[in-house]
Amino acid sequence: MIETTNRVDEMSQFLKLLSDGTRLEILRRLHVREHCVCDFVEMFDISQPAVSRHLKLLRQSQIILERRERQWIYFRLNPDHPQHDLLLTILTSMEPLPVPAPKSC
Amino acid sequence: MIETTNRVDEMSQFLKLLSDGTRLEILRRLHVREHCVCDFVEMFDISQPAVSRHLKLLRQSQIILERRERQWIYFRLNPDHPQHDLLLTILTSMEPLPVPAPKSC
DNA sequence: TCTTTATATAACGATTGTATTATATAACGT
DNA sequence: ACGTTATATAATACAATCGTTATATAAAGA
Repeated sequence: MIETTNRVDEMSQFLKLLSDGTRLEILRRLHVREHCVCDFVEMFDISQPAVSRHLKLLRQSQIILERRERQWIYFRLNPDHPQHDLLLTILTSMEPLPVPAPKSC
Repeated sequence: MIETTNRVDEMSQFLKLLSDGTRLEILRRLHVREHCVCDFVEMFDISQPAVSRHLKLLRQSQIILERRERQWIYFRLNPDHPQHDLLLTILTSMEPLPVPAPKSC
């Protein structure tokens, strides 16, 4: 019996992070532009702590980066993530986002 | 609040199937050649029913196809699956498999 | 027909993932 | 200093996932 190699483990871990609809939608939006937490809170029908937790998972794995500006924390994709190219392939293989929404908070 | 679109749901469902190390390793092997269930049973350190269950999930989603030959059931990748190209991109973005193992059962 | 081999299904338990509510922290504006 | 807004964390509940063992089915061979 083989033990699953690190390479496979890394990939499956990465894909697990993308395998949640909310996180995938978050990443899709971040592919377009930076967003703050509150953008996502009003975008999804889940609580603010739930959004915060999703963002934490993505941030901990370095898929996204954050910067604070005044009272907001803005997130963006991390172009230096080892799987960044694959992420873009996945994101662009979905339908493009409907409409560029104007910023609100 | 937006509801996550079908497209995102489909993709996240697909990625969920790939986000398990055992299933990813199975797909990696099927990318090389057909395998029967018993190949995987001796390959992994999990029970035969566990292997069978992973294969069922992949088959139900049409990612893999099966054919019966005598007492064996052989699985292969489904080249007509909507996400087949993406699957190949993911598989080839991992390290290639070490050694072509000889068939055993 | 009986045994063996290959595979699938059922029942169940442990672990993990994702939501909620309540509460804490940090920055801003008055 | 205080209230408001933006975000994070803790505690908890529930659902999904993945393993196991026990058992069923299907084909092969004696």
